[in-house]
Amino acid sequence: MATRPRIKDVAEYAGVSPKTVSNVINDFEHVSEHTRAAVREAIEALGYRVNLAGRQLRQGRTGMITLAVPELDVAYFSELAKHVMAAADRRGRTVLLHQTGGVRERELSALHGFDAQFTDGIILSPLSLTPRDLATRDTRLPVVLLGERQAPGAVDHVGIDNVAAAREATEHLLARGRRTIAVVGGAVRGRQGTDRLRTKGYQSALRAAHVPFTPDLIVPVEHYHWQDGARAAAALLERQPRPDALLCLNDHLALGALRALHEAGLRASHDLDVVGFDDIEASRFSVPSLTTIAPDKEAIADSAVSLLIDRIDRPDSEDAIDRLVGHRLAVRESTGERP
Amino acid sequence: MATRPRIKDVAEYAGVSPKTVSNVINDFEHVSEHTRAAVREAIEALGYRVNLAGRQLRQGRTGMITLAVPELDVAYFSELAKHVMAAADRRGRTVLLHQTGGVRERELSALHGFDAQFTDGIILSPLSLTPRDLATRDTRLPVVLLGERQAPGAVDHVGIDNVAAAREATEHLLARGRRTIAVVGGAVRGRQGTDRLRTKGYQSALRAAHVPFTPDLIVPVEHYHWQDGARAAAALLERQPRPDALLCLNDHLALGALRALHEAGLRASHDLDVVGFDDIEASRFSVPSLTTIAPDKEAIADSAVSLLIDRIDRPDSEDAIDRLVGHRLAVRESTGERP
DNA sequence: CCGGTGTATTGCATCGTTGTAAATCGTGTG
DNA sequence: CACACGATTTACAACGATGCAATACACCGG
Repeated sequence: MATRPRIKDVAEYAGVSPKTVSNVINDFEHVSEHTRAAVREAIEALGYRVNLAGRQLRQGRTGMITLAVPELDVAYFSELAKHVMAAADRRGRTVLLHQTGGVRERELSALHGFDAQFTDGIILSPLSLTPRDLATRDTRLPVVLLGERQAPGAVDHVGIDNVAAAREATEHLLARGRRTIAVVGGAVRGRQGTDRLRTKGYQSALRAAHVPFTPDLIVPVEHYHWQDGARAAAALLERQPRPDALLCLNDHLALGALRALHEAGLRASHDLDVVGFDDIEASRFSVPSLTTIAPDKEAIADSAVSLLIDRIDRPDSEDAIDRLVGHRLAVRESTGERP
Repeated sequence: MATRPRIKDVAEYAGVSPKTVSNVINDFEHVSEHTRAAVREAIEALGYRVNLAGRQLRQGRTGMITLAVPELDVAYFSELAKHVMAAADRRGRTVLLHQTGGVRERELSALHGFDAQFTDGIILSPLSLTPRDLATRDTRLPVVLLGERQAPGAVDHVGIDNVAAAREATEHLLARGRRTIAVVGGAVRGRQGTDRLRTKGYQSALRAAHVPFTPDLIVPVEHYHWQDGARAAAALLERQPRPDALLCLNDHLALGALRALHEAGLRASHDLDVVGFDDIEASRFSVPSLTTIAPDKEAIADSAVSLLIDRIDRPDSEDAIDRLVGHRLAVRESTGERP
């Protein structure tokens, strides 16, 4: 058979109507054991598979969900993706992965456009989307947001308490006697992103410890990659007075900073403390290993998937849900833990 | 409007027939400027988007292609994914990403199952698929394989010359005077995978240099992650005589090995050389930075996408194409390059 | 004024599936 | 033995888009 078999072919083979085949496929209860077996056999014999385009057209569902993240080569996102796929699998859904580059236009198209077409709902980790974008979004597509809380009350959301996490990390540095703590990737103004929230937590820890805040120590970066961390750290090491700790807002930045330390002939934890965020696999194996805030990625993935499936199954349910998941500070060699 | 507008709604708004709207959408040439403008305006006003399910049902195309890789948190694959997405974008296609876990069943389902449904073709990086699986595959879906050459002549394929690459890496180590070179992740028997091919290249370099081959130095690993590299390296460092170089079959293994060296109080390039494969971003920033085989990922992605699109556009064209792309040895600190 | 040529537009059928409602079957009851 | 009722099966239409083929229109030369 050159073309793929359709339900009609199965029906003819089994000597029943197409609708009966459909009933078998969809586990409709009133089908006699006998016909059910015959249809199963026909399906097997012809190698039939449902055509999702036809099904979607008819019933508007695909059983697939989209996960859209800025960059998959940022390890946090690829590790998260793995957990999301596992969580979806447990619930019988398939995940389509989508990369936005953090570009607003492509984040929007994930919400409205092509990319969302074959999908019952989307888990989106936005970088550039504004609250307004979300407010005017196409409400027919269920959405769960990850990361910072963009649109309270408007869209389901899952994330960690970024302010508290940054505060804990900073407290850890202060407890080790560090006083000149730079924030790599930080921001004190601009949109209320993860960077702002984490910088806030840092400031609050300083305040509580009566350590004066020096805006100069907040160093923005363009991207959250090794290179940016290495460059920012190299510049910071030139400063007088030299910072005695680097709070890096993700692990890639921190690992890049470790590299810069090495090149400057300095030793982490001895000359300078380094802390990251995300607890990516690399942070456990770098030399030295990296102290970092470890968000509970599995819980994030699990909550996001279950919230999304709830939304899909009950589209007109109550208000948006906000779910905070746990995190902890994983202390390693870069702040003095012995190997 | 509660429901999404259909072509019919646009047609009514613009005062033309649905078919005319379709003609405008698909850039059919015989449409007067006047109606074209009217239709465009109606589309804009109603916020119309084509429904891909409807379109696919009718014309059997979606404009999307699938990229299926074993694990996205192996950096080689996420970096490759990025390039594939860029290449597809340049050609007006959208990429759906899929993760197989390297499990045969899921690699098969990428070829046959749900995941393949919304897709015009698939770029697959297989781990467990057998040549037989490929021979009996559903030939209606265009496929391009990445990695080792699984099914010569049956399916399009893109990859680097793994044997030559491993030979070059080994020659580099031999030239530095290393003689007891272990292969982390290597294999001398079993399926003809990347591991076998690279081990072959290693053996051929030894032979050419008249260095005896010691099967004991070939250490298989379960996965290609840091942890496996660290564990395998730790075990190797206990051996008598201790290896004086580690050829690790991917960068994650190599970075894990660097970690093991550190924990054993040894210095890479001084006590022991370490080489990896893949040139992931981390290899440029690790301490020490990692000598590694750098495959031309952009060329791989580009070739794969263009081969696939050719296949899609001309399904019954000539025999399978095999494309080898370049690679080079990036020499860094782990084999003695000065910072 | 007619037939011819080419452009612009449209009606209709169809892709594969499933919801709705109706038809058919079998069994037990009065 | 007719009838009711539930179980099983089916006919038909519809989801949204577009290929095909037919129609409508404009303009030309003879």
